[in-house]
Amino acid sequence: MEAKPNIQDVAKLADVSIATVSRVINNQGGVRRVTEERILKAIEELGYIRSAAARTMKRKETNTIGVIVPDIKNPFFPLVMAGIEQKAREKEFFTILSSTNESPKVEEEIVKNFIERGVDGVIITTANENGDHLKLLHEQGIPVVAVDRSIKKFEVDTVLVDNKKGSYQAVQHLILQGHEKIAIICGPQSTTPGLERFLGYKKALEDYNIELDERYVIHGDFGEQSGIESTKKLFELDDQPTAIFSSNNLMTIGCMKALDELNWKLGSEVSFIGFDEVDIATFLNPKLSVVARPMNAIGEIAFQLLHERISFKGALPKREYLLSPELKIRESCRLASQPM
Amino acid sequence: MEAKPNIQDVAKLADVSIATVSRVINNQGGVRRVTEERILKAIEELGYIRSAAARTMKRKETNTIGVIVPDIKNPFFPLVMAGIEQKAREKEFFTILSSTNESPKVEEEIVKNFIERGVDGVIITTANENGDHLKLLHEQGIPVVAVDRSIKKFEVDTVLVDNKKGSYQAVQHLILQGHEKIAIICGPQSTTPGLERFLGYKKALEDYNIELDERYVIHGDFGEQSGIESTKKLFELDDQPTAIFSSNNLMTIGCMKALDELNWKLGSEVSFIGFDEVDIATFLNPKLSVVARPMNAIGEIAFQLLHERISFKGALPKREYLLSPELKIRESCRLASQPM
DNA sequence: GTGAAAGCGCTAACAG
DNA sequence: CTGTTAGCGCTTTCAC
Repeated sequence: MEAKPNIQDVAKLADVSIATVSRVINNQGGVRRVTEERILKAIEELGYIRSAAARTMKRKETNTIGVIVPDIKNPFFPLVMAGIEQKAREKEFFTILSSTNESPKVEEEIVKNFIERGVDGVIITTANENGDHLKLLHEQGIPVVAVDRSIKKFEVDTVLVDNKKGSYQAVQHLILQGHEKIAIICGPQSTTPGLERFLGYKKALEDYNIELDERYVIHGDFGEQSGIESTKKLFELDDQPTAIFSSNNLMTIGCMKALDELNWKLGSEVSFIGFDEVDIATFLNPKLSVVARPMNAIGEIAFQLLHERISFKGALPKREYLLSPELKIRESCRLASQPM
Repeated sequence: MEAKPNIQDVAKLADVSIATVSRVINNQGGVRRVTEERILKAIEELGYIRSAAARTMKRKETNTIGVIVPDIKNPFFPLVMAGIEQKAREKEFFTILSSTNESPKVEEEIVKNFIERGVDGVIITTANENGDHLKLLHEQGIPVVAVDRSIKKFEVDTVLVDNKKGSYQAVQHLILQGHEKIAIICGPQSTTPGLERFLGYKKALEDYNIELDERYVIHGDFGEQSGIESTKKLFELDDQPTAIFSSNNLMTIGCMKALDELNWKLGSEVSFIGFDEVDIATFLNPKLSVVARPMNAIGEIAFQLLHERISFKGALPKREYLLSPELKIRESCRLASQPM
């Protein structure tokens, strides 16, 4: 376990100067074939690997982007992440990922750490859309792309899914099936997705002249547990809804667990649509209808935008991608009039 | 968007030397109260953040660990990752994550990159248990902890789940229900989990004097698609098995999809147990029995082991944790004799 | 308590 | 083609 070899050691062994070694390890050309081979051999022999730290100090760039997500356990994010990584690897960029557990405080630490490490850019689904804690990034001129949740305080490129449209379509579908008592399990109204999905719900009801009934609007927190609790509240209502719209994947799962526990019959007694695809959707009976998002594409586009900013340096206008979600009709929405 | 401030700028503004600034940002004490406050104010004003690169060059440590997983889309890994991150944060360590897509080549790149960046240690579920490509880590004396899959070439701390025991128990349960025609959908036999889960299956059959029937041993690759295909092969057999054991979560999902498509009735026509918990388990009818692993604990222990190595530096013996999986009996295994 | 100065390992100008 | 050299921003002796 000898000391790590450095460029000096390589130069000495290959009997050249460190400048020549540097040329070789950076593929800059202009080195005689034999010399290069001698150096390569020395590198191999020593097991030399260049220090990113030293390199970064000179170059002021790391070829690394940071990705910040609120909850790595939510399957949505690994899928987005996969899209990001794939594109990043193509451009020879490296990705580092951290999860905030929805804590703005942790998020701030992570941001600071990313800056310390000199990331060239960051892709973030923030735990605090206000964005105060991102001031640092902005000050340092580090490009940021917001995914899934926008950032109020600063102008940053954004890739969102049309949440409002998605939930509108879902609720519209329910209405066209004859439902009027349609409940929504909301996400936090302080987040873009939480708010917009509620707005889509509201708009659909308005367009079809159905009065919004506050009892049918339950506030969850995007977690599985709150899906369970929300569903129970709905069940306990004197005037139960005939359909439920859940604002995200985890709450959908919670909702299904509650339905099962309460013996509230999916499809026949209560129709359902959820935002976001879930693994369980096609295994339930009836199969779940959902609003699906193109996770992989979201990640790819996010990296694309970020990469353009990193490369161009110059002023680019703020770009905003709005991807369309897809309503997947399966079996969990029955005609309201249908006999039970 | 001015240039990033450095320690010089801070020193100048606070009218002290850079040495004093350094003392303050590292909380080394020995600085007069007023001086310190002046410096802190300057830091605040400038929005100064110290460069990790420069720091690393001196200190030779990064307080960062690298985590390498084969497939971030497999829900097992985010869960393990969550355990790692949690413990790491407690010790003020930072975590960087990369996914190899099961490619040893990509894995090697990642390893090299991690070394370049000077990670203090790495936690890895390798795509190639042989471990040749980890030679570099070994040479540089960087501590490694293997998770879920061991590494042949070098002695490294390892945290595994007792795969053999888990699958033994699963198959035993099937046998005790009266099944004799028990099929297994294997994972790659080149991986520890793939092999051991097969060995547990084999052992159980032996112990109960059931001859192993090659037709019932199907080779999958741990992916969902191969779960589908394997199940179809089983279905097409003249002498269909009465029970199936699936070696991992994704293949379980594939298997369920195939069962549904083939209209092969789970529970009544064919019993089932899968290795690893899956979201869909409790939503299927009948509910799926599974062998569950403690993902969060795996991550926590892995970090623990790694951290000890990083701190102690001295020689520690190779440690090997073997966690017990838990057989969760639900409803997908019926008595073989039971009328259909 | 504080400052001056010596590098850490590398890249990039400049010289030859 | 190849070598010399000046930093990059920081930590850490060693003085004072």
